[in-house]
Amino acid sequence: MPRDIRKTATSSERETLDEAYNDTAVQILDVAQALVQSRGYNGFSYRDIAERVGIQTATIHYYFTSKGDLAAALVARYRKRLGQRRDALARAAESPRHRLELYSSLFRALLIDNDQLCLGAMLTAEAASLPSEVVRETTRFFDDNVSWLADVIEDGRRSGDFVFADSPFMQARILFAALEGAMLMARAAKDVGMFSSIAQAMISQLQGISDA
Amino acid sequence: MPRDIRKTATSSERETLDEAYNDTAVQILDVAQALVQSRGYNGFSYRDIAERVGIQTATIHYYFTSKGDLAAALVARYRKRLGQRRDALARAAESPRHRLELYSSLFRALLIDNDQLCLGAMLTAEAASLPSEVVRETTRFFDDNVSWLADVIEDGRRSGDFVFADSPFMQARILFAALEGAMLMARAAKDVGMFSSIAQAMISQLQGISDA
DNA sequence: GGATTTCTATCTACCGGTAGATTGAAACCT
DNA sequence: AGGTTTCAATCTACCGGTAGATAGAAATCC
Repeated sequence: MPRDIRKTATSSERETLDEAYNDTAVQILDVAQALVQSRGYNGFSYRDIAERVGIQTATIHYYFTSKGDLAAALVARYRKRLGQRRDALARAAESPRHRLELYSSLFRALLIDNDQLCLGAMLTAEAASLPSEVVRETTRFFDDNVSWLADVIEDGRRSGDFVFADSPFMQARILFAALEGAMLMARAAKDVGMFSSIAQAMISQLQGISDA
Repeated sequence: MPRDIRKTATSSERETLDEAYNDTAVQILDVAQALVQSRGYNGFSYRDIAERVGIQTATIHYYFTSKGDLAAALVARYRKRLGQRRDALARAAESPRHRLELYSSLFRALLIDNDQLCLGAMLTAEAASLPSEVVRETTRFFDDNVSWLADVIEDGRRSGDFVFADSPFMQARILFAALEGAMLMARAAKDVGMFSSIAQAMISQLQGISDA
């Protein structure tokens, strides 16, 4: 049983993110996440993970008692990690618009790297066959993102960069919905440009209709 | 083997849609579709279908040789059916805006009735573990919808109802992406209002920024 | 410091259950 | 009677999960 898992030696970003996991556990999480994002929760087995990591399926159970546990750990980590990236990118960008562009490029990178979708979108689609614990964590993930976007958008309005009707929160929901939907469409069309152009147009629209 | 399947006695809408299927086959398709839209392709089994329809799993194989065949038939029917509904609603609505509202209410109905997502979105998410035949049909489904939306939006621009930058096609992609994403978010939030408000805002935005 | 004990991480072997699929016979229809 | 449809029985492959053993590192004892 995984009583009190301690880390051995991980580096840089991982250091702070996966502090509670040792190297094997991290590898399991990495592989599992890639599998969920490309095939969905019900689209892979413990065997798939074991083969890729080079361990036996029983070893996975040592770290994550059930598949639901594994999924829950996955979303928790994803949420945390994306939060850190949002913070980093907020510091790096000089304008609200630039912040939104960098943010959308996080999602674009998923598509480009491995034809993957957002973990949250994937698990929400399969919500009906998932442990409620996973579903709850997924909902929090959406809330996180919309809140952050609403803040950025409100900043943009204050600074005069953005002009729009409705509330910043509503605009945030709209933008996030469009990004998630655009990822689906880009995967269906096998064309990352589909995502990029939609993302760009959405951000442009925030600045008012006059400019293209 | 299902050589030449003929219908026995179906009614109204089904008559034209499922002309190639008899009653059992239609029931299989209906149940399977509901299952895909709530749990995903990999989230249900032949047993699930058989139990609900009241038949044996072997009977499903009689009509659809493989699970992939079943899924392909599902998307083909979905595509056809949604096409008919779009046509019907285009005749019923007096304005482009109204047409878009009725169109979005088709998706809202899915959420309300059974917490279901769009079949196309579901299958696209799981694309990596699906027969290529199914993926192809799903791509066509997206194209159908975007084309139709682009036509409606262009009509709206011509009549002066809509004002926007970019092309009608781009606006159609944006709107469709937002609708698909909004369905995901609404399911995650367990709040159909989340979908409705996003849909409404998207349609309003087409009319220019001045009005809320 | 050396022997003993405990703990960590992993393995092999296996569990009951279920997946999609096949076959061949029975039932049904007309 | 002959085609159509359904079923019961069965298959092979795999699912997630568990049991028990083991090697090696760490902690404890004397």
